[in-house]
Amino acid sequence: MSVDLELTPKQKRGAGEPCCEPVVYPDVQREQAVRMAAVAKALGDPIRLQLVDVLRRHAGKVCVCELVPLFDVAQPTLSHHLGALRKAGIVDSERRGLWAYYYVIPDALEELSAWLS
Amino acid sequence: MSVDLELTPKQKRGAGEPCCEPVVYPDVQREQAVRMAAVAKALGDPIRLQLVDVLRRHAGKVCVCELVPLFDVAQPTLSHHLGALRKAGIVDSERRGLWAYYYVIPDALEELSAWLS
DNA sequence: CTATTACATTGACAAGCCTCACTTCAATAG
DNA sequence: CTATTGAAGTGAGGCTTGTCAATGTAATAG
Repeated sequence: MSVDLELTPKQKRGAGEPCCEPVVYPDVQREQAVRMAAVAKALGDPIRLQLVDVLRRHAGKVCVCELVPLFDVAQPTLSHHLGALRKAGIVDSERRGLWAYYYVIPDALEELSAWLS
Repeated sequence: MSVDLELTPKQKRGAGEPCCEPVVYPDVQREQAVRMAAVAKALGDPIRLQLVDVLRRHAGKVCVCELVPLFDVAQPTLSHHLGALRKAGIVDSERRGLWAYYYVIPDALEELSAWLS
């Protein structure tokens, strides 16, 4: 579990002095981090992550009532999770008559995916 | 914001019958989803995401005291976030004397990254 | 030893989240 | 029309988070 590190030695400072020279890596991506964190947060639940997984392969082919039996939660809870994914801009839905068809918005995961690579 | 969907038409069922034939995509990856969701959850905060970003490029070169001024939170809060990342298995730390050096655990993000691609 | 720095931990509080029971709305079957 | 079903919304519970102030621990400088 250990990793070979090139440690940069530090020295203790006198009274009142700051700890060390900050390795300033400024908020080159403050807003980017906020966007990606919001997506990651939405994926931070097993049910929502599996929902996205199913929807990526079945866009437009599944209605919510087909998703319910896949999980051990009640329908309102699933609806809540789908709402969270929609709010995060990861999925959207289209209503046809009685049924609502969910699909993953293309490119919604791209920024996070690129950063992780 | 719309997507061309191939909708599979549904029909309403009679009383007592289930809504539709479930497109069974069973928990081929129940535990996998739990693992990936835990990682995503840990990244679901802008500060933690930026921490990982900095640590990926500065493994072993930054102590905590250098990280604190990069964010608008107090030191205990940052310590808390680092603890959350460590608990999620994304980072680990090595202590040398007075300083703690954090680094991203290799492959910690790989499963999630692969799934997102 | 004493003072100071670096970091972790604890406790407390507000805010947010997950879940369900209940309600509301739309649409179809009969 | 009425009854029934799929789906979304609302509200309340209980748990988890994010944050800070205060405290604790370890190590170093003098």
